[in-house]
Amino acid sequence: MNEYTDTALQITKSWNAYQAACPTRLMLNRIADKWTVLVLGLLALETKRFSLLQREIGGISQKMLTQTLRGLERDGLVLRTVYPEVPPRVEYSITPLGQTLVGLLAELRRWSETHIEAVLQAQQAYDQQAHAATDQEISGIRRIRF
Amino acid sequence: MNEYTDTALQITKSWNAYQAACPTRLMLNRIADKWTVLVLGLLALETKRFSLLQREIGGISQKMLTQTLRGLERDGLVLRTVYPEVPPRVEYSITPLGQTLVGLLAELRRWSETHIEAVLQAQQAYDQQAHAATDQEISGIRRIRF
DNA sequence: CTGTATCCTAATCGATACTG
DNA sequence: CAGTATCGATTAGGATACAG
Repeated sequence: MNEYTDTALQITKSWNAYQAACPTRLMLNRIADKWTVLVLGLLALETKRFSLLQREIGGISQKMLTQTLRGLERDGLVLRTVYPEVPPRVEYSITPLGQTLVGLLAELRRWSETHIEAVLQAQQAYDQQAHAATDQEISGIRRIRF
Repeated sequence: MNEYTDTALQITKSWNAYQAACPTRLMLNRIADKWTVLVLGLLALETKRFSLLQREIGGISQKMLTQTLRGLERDGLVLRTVYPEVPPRVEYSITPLGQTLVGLLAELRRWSETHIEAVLQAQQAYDQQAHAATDQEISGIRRIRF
């Protein structure tokens, strides 16, 4: 058991992200995508078109935005609507499934904003110790730099 | 304003992940790391040593585990403790800062497990439409496959 | 405007070998 | 045991050109 077979309607939710082949890994990777949080965060507020999304997300290339949106669409988190006009207009909106995720993603952004200072400080401390010290400072002898 | 200067003690929290240079992007990327969720999820339960972590996380290579742990340590989310024994024993534990994140990460895993079926289904539907159809189905004319 | 296609570079990652 | 170092393969990603 605990396999990921195609057995339809199997009740036993045997998902376990700690196993290499578990498909929930794919979802974690999608959520974990560099741009997903930002794209979904914007679409959670309102339907937007391609060019506006690109303008509002600093540093994203056209290629990456396209790629991210395609992925989100394929995963059922975003709906793509093409209006047959010239010039073409394409609008992206969030789906109900996508909506179930936005709260979580907002919390991630909030966590980052709240704790970034602590993290940056930790990084500085880490980098300063240089970590060439080979671990005898555990015994109470603190290494002195230079 | 809204710059990321070094001005110490500046109160105005001007973080905005939608700007390319915002350091909170780094945090999002760390959280978004393929392995972070899994590693921190285990360490949230109890202190563990290297080899055990690797055994419990299916598919992670030694290199990636090392790399992930170093990053987490540098960010102040994980504490690395070396016991000067032979053979060496190294234990990894979660820090208070790391603790503030585990609830969120657990929710991510839970979301993935809860919605993976809907996502897989959406993917199937998406793949089946093949998306060679160039958008005239918007007008009500549904394309028929083959 | 909203893409796709191509080229090219840089980063990622696994596998393997080796060290204290 | 817990790594580091190195190599090669794959992938991610930016830049550019171009199409509908």
